[in-house]
Amino acid sequence: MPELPEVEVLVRQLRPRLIGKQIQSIEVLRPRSIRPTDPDTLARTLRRATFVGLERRGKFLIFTLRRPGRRPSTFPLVGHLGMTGRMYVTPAKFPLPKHVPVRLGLRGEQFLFEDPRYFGRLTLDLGSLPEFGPEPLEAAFTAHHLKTALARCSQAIKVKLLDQTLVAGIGNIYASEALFRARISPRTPSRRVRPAALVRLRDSVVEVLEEAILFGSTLPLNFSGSGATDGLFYFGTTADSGSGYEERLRVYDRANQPCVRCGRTIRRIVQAARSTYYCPTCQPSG
DNA sequence: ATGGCTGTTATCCG
DNA sequence: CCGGATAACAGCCA
Repeated sequence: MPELPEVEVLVRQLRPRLIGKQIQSIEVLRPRSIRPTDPDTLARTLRRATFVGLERRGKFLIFTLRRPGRRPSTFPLVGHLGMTGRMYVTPAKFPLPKHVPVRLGLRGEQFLFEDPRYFGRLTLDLGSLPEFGPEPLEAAFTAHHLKTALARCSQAIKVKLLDQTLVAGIGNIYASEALFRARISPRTPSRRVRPAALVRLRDSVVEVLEEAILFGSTLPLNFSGSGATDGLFYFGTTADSGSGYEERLRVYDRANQPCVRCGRTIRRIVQAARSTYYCPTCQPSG
């Protein structure tokens, strides 16, 4: 569920369920998922620690824990969901799902990190945090920043949007969506994107992410189960309104369907081994 | 059922 | 350094 909006919604859901809770037990079922921390170190460090904070940085989750009587009293735990990671709190007796790299026992509850593809991570190692560009929903993310950062970059703008050092948190879906709204061809070399288009791009990125967070916030997400609303809200539909998320995505996964703006056919291309969707008419190359 | 697709990103090449 | 390809892994869909 990994782009910025999904992580933001998760963090908001998790915060009230974790803050103040003490970790009683630690089980690492999949050591690779906590690398480079080793299971013994994780267990020693987390036992009897209490969650005191949770923040999002790009697509990363930064948990803060406190251990009284030890120094430093407060320390971070870094999480990333990869492609299929989920995190949730359930009653302690909840049956353990199939792919759970880490289980943290709380009092009467458990915190589960489930991750079928094991691309995600939960680690004590801060070196796992990459260099980050500005947060797209904060003031530092401006058209001017894009202009400066892209001035000498020949890489296609779609590919560059996935670069977390340019701006933190955009993934494959919202990259296509933002470019569609800004009417910029995904193939445009970054340095060739006009200043006016960069202004539209900045605005489109903010809009797309904010709308997604807003939408995700309205969903009764069931993080402890499976199904359309289990936290993967890209394609889920709201039970009541009938306004599904699919309708909110204007180009992503819509190859060969009519463009919602002009009616011509949406195309799928592959850039840097990832699918890109766009409307050749609304997002012309020239 | 086999093969091709998938939300991420580290790492290894040229 | 830059950019492209691949690997890490499992599930789902046609």
